[in-house]
Amino acid sequence: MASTPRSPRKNAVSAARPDKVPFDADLFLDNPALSKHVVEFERGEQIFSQGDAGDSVYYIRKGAVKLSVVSKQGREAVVAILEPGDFFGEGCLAAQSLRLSSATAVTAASVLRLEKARMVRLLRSRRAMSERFIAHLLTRNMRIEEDLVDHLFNPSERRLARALLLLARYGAPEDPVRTVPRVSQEVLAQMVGTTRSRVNFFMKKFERLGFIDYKDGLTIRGGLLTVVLHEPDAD
Amino acid sequence: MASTPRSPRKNAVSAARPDKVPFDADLFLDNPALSKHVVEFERGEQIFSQGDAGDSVYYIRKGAVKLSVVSKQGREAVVAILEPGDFFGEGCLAAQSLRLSSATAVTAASVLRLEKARMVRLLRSRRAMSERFIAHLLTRNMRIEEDLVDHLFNPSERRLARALLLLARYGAPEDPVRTVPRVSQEVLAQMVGTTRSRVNFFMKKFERLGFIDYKDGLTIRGGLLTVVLHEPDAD
DNA sequence: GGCGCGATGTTCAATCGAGGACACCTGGGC
DNA sequence: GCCCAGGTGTCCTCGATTGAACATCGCGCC
Repeated sequence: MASTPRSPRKNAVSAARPDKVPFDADLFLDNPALSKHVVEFERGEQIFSQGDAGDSVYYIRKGAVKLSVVSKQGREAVVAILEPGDFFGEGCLAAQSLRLSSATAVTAASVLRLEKARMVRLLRSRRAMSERFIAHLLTRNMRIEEDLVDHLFNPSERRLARALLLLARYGAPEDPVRTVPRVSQEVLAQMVGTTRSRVNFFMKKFERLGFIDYKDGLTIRGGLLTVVLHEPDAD
Repeated sequence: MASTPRSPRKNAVSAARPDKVPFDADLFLDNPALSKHVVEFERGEQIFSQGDAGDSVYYIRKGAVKLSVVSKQGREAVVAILEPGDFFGEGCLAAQSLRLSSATAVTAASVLRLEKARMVRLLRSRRAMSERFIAHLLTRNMRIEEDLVDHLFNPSERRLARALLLLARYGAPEDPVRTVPRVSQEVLAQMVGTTRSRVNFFMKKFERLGFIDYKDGLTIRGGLLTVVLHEPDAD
């Protein structure tokens, strides 16, 4: 009947963040006094997995963390890539006790792990804390909403372009040209929400057009790539 | 070059909400003292438009409000449908001063309009307020994230089924069968993120299968429709 | 009753994107 | 140097969706 046979695909969403709330380095959370709550992760290490029971909120001090979701069919999607100053795992503050996504360190990372109760206390006692948290949530909301809209309106080529741009801007200034660590096409596909073969196709195209450059690492000419976003169709 | 010719389509996203933070009717915002900030809207009336300069946050007391986005090509997407107890327009609290979506009353609605400054003050002075707001943001986050994942993993048929289910549960109990006001296929298409012809196709199918019923209004047999969600493939 | 109009059924050709399959590189171990 | 594993460059097919067009229908209004 309703069965639309679908086979394993690797799927996914967003990339890095666009503009973010100014990162006040002196937020209470960066205070060394909290060092006993710091947990270190190596590149690739899992911080928590989808389905785990979880009752802690995390705060990134250093490194990058990726949130991903796996469908019952084993398709995987990257829901977000977070950086220092971001929180994650906040879901446990609201109802649900099960993590609905997995968190993985994308680079070596140093995160603060705050038990739900402590987090709640912090939110109550430190005004700066709750304001910061609200700011974080607002930014996140915007970002996710953008991703959603992106998916509704844009074809995969444009989405890939956007993902690359966001990646490039990743925690850094807006240089028109930027070189990033290098991400496998597989992962790009998961972020963009399409298949690797599709990504490969467009990457080559972008390369041919001089929008990107595979010279050790990946060089992104934001200035040019942006064209793809504003061209015929669009967001 | 990159041009993927696309013509106007009506596109969109989510529906009503799944489970929400318990609605404490006595939240300060429901206090009659704030009545001077109440604004009434008729069904279909615009509360604000995408692109407007806006510096107020809204809080719904009665009725339902829809948030939608229009692409440069004129495609439209419904990003969320909100109900009493929800906030919207919070974007202005963070950076941006321009509204990135339009808000429209879906039914006659009574909303509280709080100027940014006042909202900030409230968040600071009333603990219950900030906690409630955080709760709201968390719920919203979850919801949007779900929508996003839904789009990444599910084909339109399943998305439509989900949208209908959410619509049915809309602010109400979990009756296995529920009749809702009636939404045009056009709007459904905008919520699901596909075309009307597709929606029509599946609606008929669902009807044929007895999952829904077009008897004045729209009757949704959640119990049955849920099957579509958990069937072969899935979220 | 007749008209207009928005919402609905229905169809259809054209296209986009998913999924797979392969061969090819390249950097590491060994 | 040899072999393996993971990441890439390509191709090709098939099914899902789109976008348009058209015939109906249901209703309110004149």
